[in-house]
Amino acid sequence: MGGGVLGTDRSTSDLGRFAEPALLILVSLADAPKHGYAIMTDVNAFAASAMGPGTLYAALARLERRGLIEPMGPEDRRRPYRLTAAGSEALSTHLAEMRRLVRVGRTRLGTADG
Amino acid sequence: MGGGVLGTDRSTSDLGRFAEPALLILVSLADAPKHGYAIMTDVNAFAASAMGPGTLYAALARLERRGLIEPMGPEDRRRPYRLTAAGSEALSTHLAEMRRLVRVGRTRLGTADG
DNA sequence: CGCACATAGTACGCGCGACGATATAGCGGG
DNA sequence: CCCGCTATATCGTCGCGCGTACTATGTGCG
Repeated sequence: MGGGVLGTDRSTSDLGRFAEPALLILVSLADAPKHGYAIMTDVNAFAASAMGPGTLYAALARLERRGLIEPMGPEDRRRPYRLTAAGSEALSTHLAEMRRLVRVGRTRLGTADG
Repeated sequence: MGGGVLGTDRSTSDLGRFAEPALLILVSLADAPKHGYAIMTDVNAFAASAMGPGTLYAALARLERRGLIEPMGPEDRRRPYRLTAAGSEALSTHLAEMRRLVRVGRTRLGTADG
């Protein structure tokens, strides 16, 4: 989407912008504080879609601006971030909502066993 | 976000674009075919955040263009849509991914019991 | 020694898409 | 008769996702 100069042909079974980088970052930091690059590799490990630096660092800046994450002392070339209390609260709230939504969806699809 | 002319002040504990209208629409249609307005009221019932007409009809058009939903015969003033095979497949794929993500997140947060 | 590659972050621009607002129109109630 | 509800469409704006390119340093290799 968006991305780059080319016309982003996007295959059929794609819901559009679906990556939700902010959420993925919060999940990554829920484990332990990490710097940007580590977040990127971590996310690319547990999420299907890869997240480039443009997406990552922009999202980090927004999350910091909103007080959901905060920078720790710069360490060598790294700039580690940690979740704030507001951040982990926001994450758990959203995870709960997602969980409910997934249940509704699976029930309606008949995917849920039972 | 974006929305409107005003400066979108957005409260602190908000992950940004998080509404994912496309997903909510697919979940709504997973139950049974519905026309736009019915989708809107349905979504506003099972999702926390309300979805206005601008968001709804634009998202419907994109979903149709991508072949995830298809229009049925116009009925009175209503234009009902139903999920296509591709649509329900895409939905179930994304629900599965969300489910996995929620599990990872809850485990990392220590929210999960066990 | 120079080249490729991983690590780490910055800078930038394009355009998709979320969202509020607003227009249109039929219909039932007070 | 106008108001509010149903129902859909369209416009303008701007947030932000994302690819890409670039800087900079450390490491292994032929």
